[in-house]
Amino acid sequence: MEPFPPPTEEDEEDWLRPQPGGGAAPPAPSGHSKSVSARSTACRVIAHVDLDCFYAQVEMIRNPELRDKPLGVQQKYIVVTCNYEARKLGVKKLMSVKDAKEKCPQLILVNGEDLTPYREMSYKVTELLGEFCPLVERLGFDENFVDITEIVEKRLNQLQQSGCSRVCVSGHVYNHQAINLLDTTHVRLVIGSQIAEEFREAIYARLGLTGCAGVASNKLLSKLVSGTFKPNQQTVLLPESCQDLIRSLDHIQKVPGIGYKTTKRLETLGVRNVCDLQAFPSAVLEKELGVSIAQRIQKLSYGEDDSPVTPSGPPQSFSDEDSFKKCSSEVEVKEKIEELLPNLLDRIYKDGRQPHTVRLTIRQFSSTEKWFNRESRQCPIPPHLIQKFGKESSSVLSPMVDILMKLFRKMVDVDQPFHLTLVSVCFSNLKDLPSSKKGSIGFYLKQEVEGASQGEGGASWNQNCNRTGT
DNA sequence: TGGGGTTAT
DNA sequence: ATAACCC
Repeated sequence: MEPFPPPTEEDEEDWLRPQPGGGAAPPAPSGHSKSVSARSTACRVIAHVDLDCFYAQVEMIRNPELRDKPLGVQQKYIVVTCNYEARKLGVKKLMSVKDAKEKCPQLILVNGEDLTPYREMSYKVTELLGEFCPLVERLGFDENFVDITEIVEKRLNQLQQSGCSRVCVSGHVYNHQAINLLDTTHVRLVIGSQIAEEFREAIYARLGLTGCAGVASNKLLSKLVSGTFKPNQQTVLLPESCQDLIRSLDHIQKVPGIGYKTTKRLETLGVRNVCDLQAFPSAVLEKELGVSIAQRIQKLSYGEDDSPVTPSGPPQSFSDEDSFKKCSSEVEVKEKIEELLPNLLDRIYKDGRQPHTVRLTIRQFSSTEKWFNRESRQCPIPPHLIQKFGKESSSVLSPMVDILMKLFRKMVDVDQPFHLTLVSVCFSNLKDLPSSKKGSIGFYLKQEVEGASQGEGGASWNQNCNRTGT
């Protein structure tokens, strides 16, 4: 895509030659070999993959007739996302249905309150990335971070050994910055851009989804740069343009990790943009926000982020919620819970693990406080009930409803009037089935199966614990 | 402002 | 259990 500057005579010379020790050896004590010394300071290479208007894409795959029409996905009275046809006509994310229809009367709306199709497709994407590399971290349903440092190193060594002297960037380079082939950090990031292109090609070929990618030396920067060319494109950030990227953010809340609350507190201090935060005295910031947050966000303002890509693995919790205008009797609450539970129990059954904690969350109506007023109560699940999660059927259903109603009564005095606008049920503290008891035949069989699947490497967590039918 | 998720305190 | 963050 991007024209790549032809290497100069000097470029041909240096970096590709197999270095003494093949590049894998420990750095020589007084080594002045470029490749060897560069190896000890090798940067991380992180890819951020961000699917385009994910829910709308999934709906277009489910119903291809919607492909070329303006499409919005609706939850309650909100258009939560829409395809690019709709965006051309002025529809924005999180617009009210009323405004969206006014802007665009031809807008087609599909209901997206049931997240099942999106959740399933989302995990397919994460699994696919897991085939390339074990370090994949999910962020919501439509974003993944992948630490591709190891893949890059492997390819760099291969290139060096084959004596290949050219390498081409895939996609855009942020700021159109020129690439320096003598700079091994540049070379690593360029190889990263090729890997990101392969990710996007695989996601499109195998799942039919398009998306953006950003490649940089940490998670923060990869995420910021992935959004710079928007639908279905990718961008790599070279270190020299880091300050331009982070300072291009007009407001501090655009920095991932600086949310609503922190922004409000920073504004009180007169901090409005990234430059303000960079220049703000650390001691004052630490007293205002605490050392931990202050140091973290000030580093973020410089584009520094040493947080690792933490493999997400299987989910830590399963929840289902419903919001509504009004729910004001115990009977109604019970009905809402009975609506939510079967779906949840089914998801947990398919997962195969057993939850040990259950939580009920509610939102009580209040005209003054915006929408923040959620409360919750949780409790351990009684052991005799936990056992029943392994089996099918809904023998869990009615005892679980009873538990949840008890939690409800802990929060709300049911003898007084109440007005709920949301009910949510969450199962967490998931544990693997204790199917291997010492001394039982099952123990030895299980060991063999686990030992075999270990060797295969990669995304094994979902492959084997997916009991969809049987 | 939906219907989800995570981690830190 | 809540509060913050993310989408």
